Amino acid sequence: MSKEKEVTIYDLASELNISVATVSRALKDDPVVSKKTKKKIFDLAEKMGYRTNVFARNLRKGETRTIGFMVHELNSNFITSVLSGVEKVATEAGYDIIIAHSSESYIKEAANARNLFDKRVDGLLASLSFDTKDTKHFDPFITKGVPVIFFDRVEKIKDTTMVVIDNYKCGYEATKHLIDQGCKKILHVTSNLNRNVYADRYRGYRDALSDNGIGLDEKLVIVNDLSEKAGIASANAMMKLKPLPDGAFITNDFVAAAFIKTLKERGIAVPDDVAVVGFNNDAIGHLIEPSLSTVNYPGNEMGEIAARTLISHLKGETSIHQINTVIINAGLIIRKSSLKTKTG
Amino acid sequence: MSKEKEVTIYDLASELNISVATVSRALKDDPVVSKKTKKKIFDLAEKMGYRTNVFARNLRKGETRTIGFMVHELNSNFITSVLSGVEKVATEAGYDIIIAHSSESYIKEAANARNLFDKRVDGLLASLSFDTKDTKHFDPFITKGVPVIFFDRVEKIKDTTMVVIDNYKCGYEATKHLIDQGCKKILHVTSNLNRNVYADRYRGYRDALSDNGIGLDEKLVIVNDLSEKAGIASANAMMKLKPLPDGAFITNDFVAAAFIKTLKERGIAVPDDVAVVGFNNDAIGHLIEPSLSTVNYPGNEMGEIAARTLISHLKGETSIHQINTVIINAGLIIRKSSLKTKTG
DNA sequence: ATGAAAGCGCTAACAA
DNA sequence: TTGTTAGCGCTTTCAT
Repeated sequence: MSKEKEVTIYDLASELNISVATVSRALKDDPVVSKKTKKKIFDLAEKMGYRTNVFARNLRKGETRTIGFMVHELNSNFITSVLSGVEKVATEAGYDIIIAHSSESYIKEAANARNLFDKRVDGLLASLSFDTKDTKHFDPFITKGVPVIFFDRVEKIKDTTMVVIDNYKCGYEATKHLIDQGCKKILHVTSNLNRNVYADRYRGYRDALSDNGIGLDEKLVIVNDLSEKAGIASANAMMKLKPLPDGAFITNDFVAAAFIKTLKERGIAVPDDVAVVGFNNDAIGHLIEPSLSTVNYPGNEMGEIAARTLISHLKGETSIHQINTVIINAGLIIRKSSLKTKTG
Repeated sequence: MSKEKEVTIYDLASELNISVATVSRALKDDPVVSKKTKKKIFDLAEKMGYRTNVFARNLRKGETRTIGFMVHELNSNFITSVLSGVEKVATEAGYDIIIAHSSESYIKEAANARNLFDKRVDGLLASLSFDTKDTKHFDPFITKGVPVIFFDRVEKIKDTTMVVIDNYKCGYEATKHLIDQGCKKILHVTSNLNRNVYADRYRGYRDALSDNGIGLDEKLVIVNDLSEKAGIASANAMMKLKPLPDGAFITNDFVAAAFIKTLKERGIAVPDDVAVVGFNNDAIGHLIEPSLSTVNYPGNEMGEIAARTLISHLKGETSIHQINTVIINAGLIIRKSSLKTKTG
């Protein structure tokens, strides 16, 4: 609206009767400029309300100081803690974040990738959506040498780093814990098994069973989305099984909460009839009853580490080409929903 | 890294032996360019992998197609639904979002404002932090004619639009509902009363009481932050009051959940000893026991409307100078935590 | 330690 | 309908 002219380095230069080159150098604290001139320039800049024009700089330098953040949704606790971690690190380092979410759609994810590529982000942090199988849409980044780091839901691509937890181990631990509690028939409620996170947890579940002499029963594996509805449906589906399972490993706390609530409404005792372990360590876990045993998945840390790794690469301090995978600590938190008080 | 030259409109122009002006016009679908030339240009652009250079355009046009999103935190369900709504609308309209969070600090909020101003966002969406009293840091935006829209936690500034719910009415309704349930001594757990949202709800609470012949007792008003700890502390504080309150209006579902849990652990029955109404309609509300009566606060919608209003202003379709305040529908949702089964 | 000047890629006023 | 050209504000090479 208002037509106030922006102050440029030319204004500063002519005001002080020096060249723009000197002003430009002074402004980025180039040691070659004398202390005196620098001071004059800084003072005047302050006084005239000078603000560097980011576009001119970017145009000239060909870097954007922006990183892309691609996720499936923004509505989960986990993802927003990741974002919060990323935002913190990025801001400190002077990077902006452009966010794009795909609503779990491959088409949208590809469109977002294209958009972020066009926006020339300096780097990309991404967690894949459900139905993303091929990763062609990341090729332009790889080809052009724009660093890509996957987190949580990942896919191994050449020249790409992943930040993950050991989902296999966590799945194994959760299942083993239920077995230790005396469970013999353990339900597994999870999501799209094409995605590494769910596939790995499933493998952990399966191996824990077989290592303990329990056969795998495909009917006990329920694949669904991560909604409240899914939790209710899974509980209802379970009620139809004879004999009733005595344990459940559910790969999402929110789903687990709905699951438990439904069971309780239908007269099933948790943990005594069915012991339950969730996944993520959402705040909801200790507010429901019984408090939810779960796997701690530190989103904030994951975000910080992913961002730090990316930015450190961008600054040339370390290279992500040396780093294949970063594994973040995660592990079982035992609360009441899985602790049987009487032995089956 | 890789030194592949980017394709520019000059490349396209010289390849086709036409001028850059024509290419530029064609690319933005200017009707003045003939269909034929347009087609040639689009095809070649596709073939050569042309991507428009956003910085050159921004530098030239002086607009950034970016909007700033300033909030206190990213860790609440409510805020992330707002963000999700904003992101949706903004993406559709071709705008990017830069996010900045202040961790409830005025200092950081001011720094963020400065940063977003320097980044030359085309517009700003903001929700204030706790200890923000003056709003000087928004002056540069106002002066320069950059539109600012406040949502949720707002402050009236000239030339600024607010998107809010009727917090007074909601506070009144929630309290009245408790009174209708027979409550005579109603606790109010809330947060910083300098912020409009809490102040207005508090006024609603107060007026509902006095309209129904109940005196205001300052000891029944607990001001705290919005943490789980706050919920526990409030419950414990309440336990010391003699006689015990028989109702509680808590301005945050998360806090209410922790509050209820603590009461139950200490042998107080909800709703029969103490009826509880929360605020926000977080998903947690129907997963806890008893399910939580609350005030529906539709974050997604608020985000969409705020973003739509801003963008429509930026496009010159409508002006925010005509709009002072947008009030979003919100209202009581009655579940079990507030429904007394026996009459006191 | 400082200056002159080219050019990053695009848009738009003006001309044809 | 198309072309020419002057900048937008900055960084950087080459000179001084």
